[in-house]
Amino acid sequence: MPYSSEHKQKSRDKILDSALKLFTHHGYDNVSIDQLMEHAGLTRGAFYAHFKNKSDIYAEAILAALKHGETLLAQADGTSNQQWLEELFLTYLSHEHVNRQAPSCPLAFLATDVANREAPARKAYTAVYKKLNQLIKSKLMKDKLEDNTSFAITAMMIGGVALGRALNETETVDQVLDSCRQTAMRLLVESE
Amino acid sequence: MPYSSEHKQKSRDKILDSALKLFTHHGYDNVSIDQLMEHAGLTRGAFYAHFKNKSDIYAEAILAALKHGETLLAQADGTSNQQWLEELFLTYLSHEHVNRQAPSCPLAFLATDVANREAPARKAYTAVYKKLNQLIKSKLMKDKLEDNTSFAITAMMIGGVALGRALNETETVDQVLDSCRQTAMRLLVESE
DNA sequence: GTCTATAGAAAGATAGAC
DNA sequence: GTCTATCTTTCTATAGAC
Repeated sequence: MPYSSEHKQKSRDKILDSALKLFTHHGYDNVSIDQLMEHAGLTRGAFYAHFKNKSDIYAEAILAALKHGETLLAQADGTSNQQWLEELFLTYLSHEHVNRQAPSCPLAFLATDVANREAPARKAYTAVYKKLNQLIKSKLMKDKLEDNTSFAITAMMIGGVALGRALNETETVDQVLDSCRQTAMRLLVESE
Repeated sequence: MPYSSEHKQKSRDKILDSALKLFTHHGYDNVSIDQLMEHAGLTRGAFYAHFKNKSDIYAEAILAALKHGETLLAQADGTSNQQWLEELFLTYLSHEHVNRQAPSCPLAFLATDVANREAPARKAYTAVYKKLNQLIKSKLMKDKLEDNTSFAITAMMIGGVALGRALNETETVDQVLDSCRQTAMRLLVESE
């Protein structure tokens, strides 16, 4: 038994990490299994010992983004809800995020990519989205639980970052990100 | 001269119409030139008499969406700015739009698709975006010209529809569309 | 200008050695 | 489990007839 089961798990995790990063940055069709495995430090043939096919790992990779939600929450230690949300808006709706100098959110980077794929990928995307939305909703208010503003806020965050990547003019990207940040904060205050 | 120049123009327009529709609905990589030409009622070989390559027609097709902006404006005849905007929000952030029962907006359907493509496509996308944004901004206010809310509103519209297509749960899609519509209207009132 | 036929490249998936 | 070699399909783009 030359390969331990922990070794297999470690390989699988490496491949998944590479998949999340590459798929998020380039989209499903622009990443080949060759590239994926090379990025993970392995070769093409080994892929199929871990995943059924390309479609399969795409959904798995998106699902792997769920763990970043935990990280987000963990950073909320000493801060108030309001502070945490403002910090999130600043980080998410930033040039660093758009220009991939920070960990990228598949919700914003893959919004229309996922729409053209099968159920498993969309199911995974939905799970990640609900996690983000619920996270924001929980910080948004304590009493007005019937309010649905969190959906509009997440749509604006995702739309703003997606636009930031699609647009070709730095000045317009600035305006979009600024406006989304300001409006998100405004909605925060006004929904209190 | 068996083929008139009007005939060529007509063919080109047919191909462009097909391209806008198919690319918008399926994305760049999921549409082949074969499918494109078949949809336009022609065959593969004729394509290159009209366009340099696939990348070329993608940018052209997006640019062709500019003319729909004119149509939008034309429908603004008897209505007030406020009415026109509310009508736009209802139409844009609707299930019919998300489910492709109405003409689809490439801004929402191709947001992340375009981000992975070259400059010409992103330039075309930027032009269409600025058109929509400017249209909304012109209806939004008469005096507060320094206000930038229109960027956040368009980001929310595009993000909301993109999410509507990506998500796999009808109930969540409902919530996203509802919330975006309500919030857009709220921003309308509050920015007066 | 439009057609059919085809060249050439890319990529998903499998087979078999180690 | 991971590797290299290869089968197979798909698709962009070109060539040449009409």
